[in-house]
Amino acid sequence: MPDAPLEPLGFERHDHKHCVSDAMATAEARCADAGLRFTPVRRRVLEILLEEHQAMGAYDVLSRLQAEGLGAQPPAAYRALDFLVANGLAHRVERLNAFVACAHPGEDHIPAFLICRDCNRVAETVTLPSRDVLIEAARACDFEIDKVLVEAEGRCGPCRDAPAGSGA
Amino acid sequence: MPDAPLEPLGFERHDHKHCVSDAMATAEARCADAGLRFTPVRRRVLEILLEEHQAMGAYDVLSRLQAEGLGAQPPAAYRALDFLVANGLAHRVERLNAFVACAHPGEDHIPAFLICRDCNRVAETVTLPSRDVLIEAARACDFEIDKVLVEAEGRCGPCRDAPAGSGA
DNA sequence: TGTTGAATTGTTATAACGTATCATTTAGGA
DNA sequence: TCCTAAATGATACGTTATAACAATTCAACA
Ligand SMILES: [Zn+2]
Ligand SMILES: [Zn+2]
Ligand SMILES: [Zn+2]
Ligand SMILES: [Zn+2]
Repeated sequence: MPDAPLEPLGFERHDHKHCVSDAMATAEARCADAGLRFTPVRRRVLEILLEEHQAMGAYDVLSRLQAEGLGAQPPAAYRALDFLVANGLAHRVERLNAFVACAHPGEDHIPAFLICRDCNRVAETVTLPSRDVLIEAARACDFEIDKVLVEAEGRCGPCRDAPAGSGA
Repeated sequence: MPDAPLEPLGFERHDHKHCVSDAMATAEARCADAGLRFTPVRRRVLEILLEEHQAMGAYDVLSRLQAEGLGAQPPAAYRALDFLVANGLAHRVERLNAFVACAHPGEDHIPAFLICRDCNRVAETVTLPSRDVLIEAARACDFEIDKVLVEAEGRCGPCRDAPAGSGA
């Protein structure tokens, strides 16, 4: 978790075609390195997320897959998305029940999102922000923060001690 | 958003009956001050959240309401929960699609949650944490963090400039 | 090269979460 | 008392997500 430089994306214009192909190449390489199977559906789902360059619901992704004959039912989309999230190629944006391609694949980071409440566009910043860092990231991309949400997931003491499930 | 002292709750034993009645009294006072209508359903939903002292799904809350004849359909629960969230008496935990009574009502704060991935219990910390503060909060209640999520909601430049909706 | 076990995908069905809409009731001010 | 806005009741529906099991594909290995 390095204190990396800020690179908010998602509210800026950029060389999009280049950004898609670069990210796909990186993903390809990462999967090869890690011995992961970057199958056609998974590849295509990441590409869709990159092309849209915004958070997409699983059913939005599914429609695209269906249109291309790559899978017809919800599990196809969820499985591919889960693979991408599990392997650091995409993130789930809880606030929107949606998914977005990771803007910093390969960098070990904690995602932080700036989510526009009107257009639902999402910018990803690169590090767990202190208040100042988050505010600075928002300023840098002309984003006005209304509300911040921090959610840490893990295990409490009782659950680490006990066989899983006995705490609930 | 003051840098308030840490008070993680939710993984600790405490005088629960007292904590419920205190919180209800605080809520009562806050609603009176603000001219809000703290109706029976709203009151009871907050009480349920406080009694459970953990995050509850809207349908869990609804079952309780139904058992008590206080509302039979989903909107009854969602309306009460939305009221509590809007007025700082509860929070929505996006990660769980669930709701939890605020541990610090009246203090203007940004909620940060420690969510156990096994038992789904939730501890609320009191301030937007820098990395160190969050880690310290977790240590203080014997919570092992796997994953942190930061979500900032607001408006991007284009959406502030344009009539709402034109950005989506 | 044929076997085999694990991972992936196909398919059906259903669970869980959330909201739009409109009718009805309630509370509080003119 | 009458009027209005807020809150609630009720129906129906939309969206998001997963369980379960069958079929297929893939890579490792005998
Ligand atoms: Zn990322
Ligand atoms: Zn709170
Ligand atoms: Zn636990
Ligand atoms: Zn916007």
